[in-house]
Amino acid sequence: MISEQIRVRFAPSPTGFLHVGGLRTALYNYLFARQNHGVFILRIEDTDRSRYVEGAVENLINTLQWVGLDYDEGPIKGGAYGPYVQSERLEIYRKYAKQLVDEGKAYYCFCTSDRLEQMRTELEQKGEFAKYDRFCLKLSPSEIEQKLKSNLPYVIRMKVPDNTTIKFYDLIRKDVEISSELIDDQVLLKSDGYPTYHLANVVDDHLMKVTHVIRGEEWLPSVPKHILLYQYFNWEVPVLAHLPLLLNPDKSKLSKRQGDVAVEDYRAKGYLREGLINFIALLGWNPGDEREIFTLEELIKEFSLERVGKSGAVFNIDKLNWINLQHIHRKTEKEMLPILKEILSRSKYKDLFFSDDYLEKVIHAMRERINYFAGILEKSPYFFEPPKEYDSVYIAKHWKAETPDWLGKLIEEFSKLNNPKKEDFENALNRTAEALGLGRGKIIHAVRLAVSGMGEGPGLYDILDILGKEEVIKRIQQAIKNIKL
RNA sequence: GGCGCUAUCGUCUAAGGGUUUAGGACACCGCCCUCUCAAGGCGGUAAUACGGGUUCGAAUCCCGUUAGCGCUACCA
Repeated sequence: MISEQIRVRFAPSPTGFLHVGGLRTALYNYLFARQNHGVFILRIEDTDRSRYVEGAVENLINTLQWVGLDYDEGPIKGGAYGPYVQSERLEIYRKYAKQLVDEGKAYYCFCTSDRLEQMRTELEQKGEFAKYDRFCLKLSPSEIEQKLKSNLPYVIRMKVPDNTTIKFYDLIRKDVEISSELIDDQVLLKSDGYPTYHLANVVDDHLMKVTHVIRGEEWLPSVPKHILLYQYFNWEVPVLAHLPLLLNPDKSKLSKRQGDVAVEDYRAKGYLREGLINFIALLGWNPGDEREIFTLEELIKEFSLERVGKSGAVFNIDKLNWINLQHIHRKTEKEMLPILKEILSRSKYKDLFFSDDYLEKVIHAMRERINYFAGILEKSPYFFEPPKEYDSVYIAKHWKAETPDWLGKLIEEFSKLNNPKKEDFENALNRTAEALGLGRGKIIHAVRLAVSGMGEGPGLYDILDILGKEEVIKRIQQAIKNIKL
């Protein structure tokens, strides 16, 4: 087709939160659409009523918005080919399922789940492929009519031809072929009137004029069913691209238990959307040269399905942390301020007040020492509350019997300061050390311990500057009182 | 079990038969910087799963084995 507009879709089922694997699928679809000036569709696949989760759709849209993947057509926003929620398209699926029945390409099945289960166990015991035995295909037209009339629950199954090999081309997998003998007479319309994925996705992709189907590898084995359906309807098959899976560190399919899998989790920890997107993009794709840090705009320019790999990729949190830090490097304190505030508002410090100016200084001091913003609370709680305890290893190393006396002298010097800045603290400390005939280090470490309770963190004078004279003196006095050798 | 997909450093990956003593990044280790911890700079360890072919030549092509994963639902 000449200059056909590219249309792709991200079609999640609303069963909870957006999974990082889902984000990757959404991202690749988005990049491909934007790069080709195409359309990015969001379609909600909620055809399993038993798995419906309240608020999941809103959450999904919200999360997509947060990472910056805006869709062109979809729920709320609408579009020319809606509705974009499958539960609102039931009549459409019913119509097409009926059409296949009328044309002899599908048939009613009245088998109970008990019978199906029994049939399967028997076949499995014999070591055979547990395929539907086509019991209901043998029903006569009058039998079918009678059963329908008596309101027996039924499903519609597709009739899969025998002895055919289904071949197809996948942009990523290349040529794949599967024998039809291994394909079950798949249920298309369930007894509750909802379609299964297979019917719904084929009908919708065609009706929504989707040109490229980019989705996870778990769908690869069911492609033949879809190809058959396209043939039955006499529709053109979209271009297929099946993405490799995302894996846990132990190479099993990425799941809860082995870390966070919801995009929400990363947002809550204070990862930058730029960092997450950049990292996710590199799981299965690379630009072909040695660049690694990309913005969304750069990804749109560089991305190509041809450079997507075939093998599964482990979600490696260390690499995410590093990439996120690279994006932190590129931001100003002011830009990052809202993220820290958001995290504080959900922390145990939520009722305390900190000025923007104060928080920006904290960000400045900590930005090289964190990988995500919750790290500021984890690594430097002393910016939000006085130390409750003091690191014992650091005490052993840097707190001498004479330390309280030295710090007493230091407090005297600090007290004389008027609205001190970083350099003033530094000069005062130097004077004290000199007067006591000590190396500065002896005092510096003790003061760090006194004000922060820890043995690591930003430069001491930065900490003092941020905390301010009054607080510093108070904390040193507290430490002298509390630290016992 | 059957079918399918996949297989380069621990991890993400480059190398599309000869330019490869297999390159980069994260992680790890060492050194430098330094008031601590980071960041940064410099350096190092580390891989073509195995076995057969094809070819003058294979990480690259073919076959087999093995392993991992996926699918095998009135779930998506």
